[in-house]
Amino acid sequence: MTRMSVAERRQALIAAALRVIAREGVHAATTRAIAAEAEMPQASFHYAFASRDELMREVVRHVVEQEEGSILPAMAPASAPSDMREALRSGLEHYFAGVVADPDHERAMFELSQYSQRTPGAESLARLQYESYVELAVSSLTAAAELVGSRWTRPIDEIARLLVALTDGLTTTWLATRDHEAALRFIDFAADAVARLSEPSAASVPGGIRSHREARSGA
Amino acid sequence: MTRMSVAERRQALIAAALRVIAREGVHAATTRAIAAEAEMPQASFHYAFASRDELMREVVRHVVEQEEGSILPAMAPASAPSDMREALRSGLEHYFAGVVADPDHERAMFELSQYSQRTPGAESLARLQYESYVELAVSSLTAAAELVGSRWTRPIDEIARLLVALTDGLTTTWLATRDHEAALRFIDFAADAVARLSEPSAASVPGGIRSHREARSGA
DNA sequence: GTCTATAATGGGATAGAC
DNA sequence: GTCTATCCCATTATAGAC
Repeated sequence: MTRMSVAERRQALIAAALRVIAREGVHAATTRAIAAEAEMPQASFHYAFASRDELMREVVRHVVEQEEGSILPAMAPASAPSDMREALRSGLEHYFAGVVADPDHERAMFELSQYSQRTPGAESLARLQYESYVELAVSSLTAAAELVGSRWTRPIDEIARLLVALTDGLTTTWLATRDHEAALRFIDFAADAVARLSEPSAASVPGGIRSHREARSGA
Repeated sequence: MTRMSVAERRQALIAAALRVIAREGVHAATTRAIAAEAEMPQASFHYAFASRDELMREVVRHVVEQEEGSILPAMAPASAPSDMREALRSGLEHYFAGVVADPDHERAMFELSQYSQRTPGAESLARLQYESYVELAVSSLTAAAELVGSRWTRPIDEIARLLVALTDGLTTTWLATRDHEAALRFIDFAADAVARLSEPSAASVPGGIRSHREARSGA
């Protein structure tokens, strides 16, 4: 363990903390447990971080950067989807497969968000976490529109926020119930609903196909 | 404090625990803090409950029963809604107003759900909590259908689970971001999407959406 | 600089006086 | 039966040896 820079130690501890949180929850992520996970003496913890709170803040910042870094080919499946509904369904199924493959990771994300919300001065981190989800959703939605030759009938940012709330509901519900059937039905439902906010981008736009929003505001 | 039955003490401690959890979170709900909130000596805690874990289980059971007991006139606003989309929007807005009025309570519900999921042997409580939400959604959806004279085109239980996931996503997202605009847009979106799973129940009209026959068959 | 050893705090649970 | 006083453990953080 000798000769390890402070920066390296910090990274190692952050990674270890994330593993402990995923495995046993935020409340079990004590400085002892984290240091043990990183195979360091407990005292090394305070050599790298001033306090447990400082580490936790860095863990949240780390997952945000991680999310931003993941390009997420969620909306671009190998087999080119025929229409937007299919593209969204495929993307959501891809996302959901990731949740099922590593439920602990998703739970950790929620716990960290809650931790931020509860910690005075860290509320902005919870917002930041969501903004990174929104950015990711914007990318995916943009890619999907290009892929199937559609355009969105509402500001992309607004639709992205809807999508984030939808995946959030999908995830929390499945984590609590583990009901796969219900999750797949929700994906179908969500894909269909979001797809209605798009329309063919090519020249011809039939007058009869107006989005519900335009129909409403025009009424 | 003298002459208080064990049952009464338990109820008082459960109520106090719920207040502490809402105000400061599950991690702050220590036996000391709870007893202080209930204005009892700390030792009285163990006179009523064998352990902190036993209390927590009872707290979860209590909120489930509480949810089940609330009749929730969410889907029956004073002014009769014209159609299902309006009825759902109104109901969701009513629900959301409740969240905004007491965010701490909603956060407490999520934290308790997570606590159950993390506690070995208590996973079933998390499921129970969700089942009570589903039951509530079934009631609301049934009432709404009767109110506007529609019927659901999918099993009511399935639609209820969709609705629960939608409100879940709405709530978690708003709690993290406090973005009211986005929440209202989501409500609009969700109401529209769910309303599509219903159809007029009186007159079956092939293909079309509106019928000349306004008259509901005398029921 | 790195670790062992320990101080200081706060927690759950209980013994024993009344 | 009820509460005071206390035990014992786990935790964060640090002091001091090497």
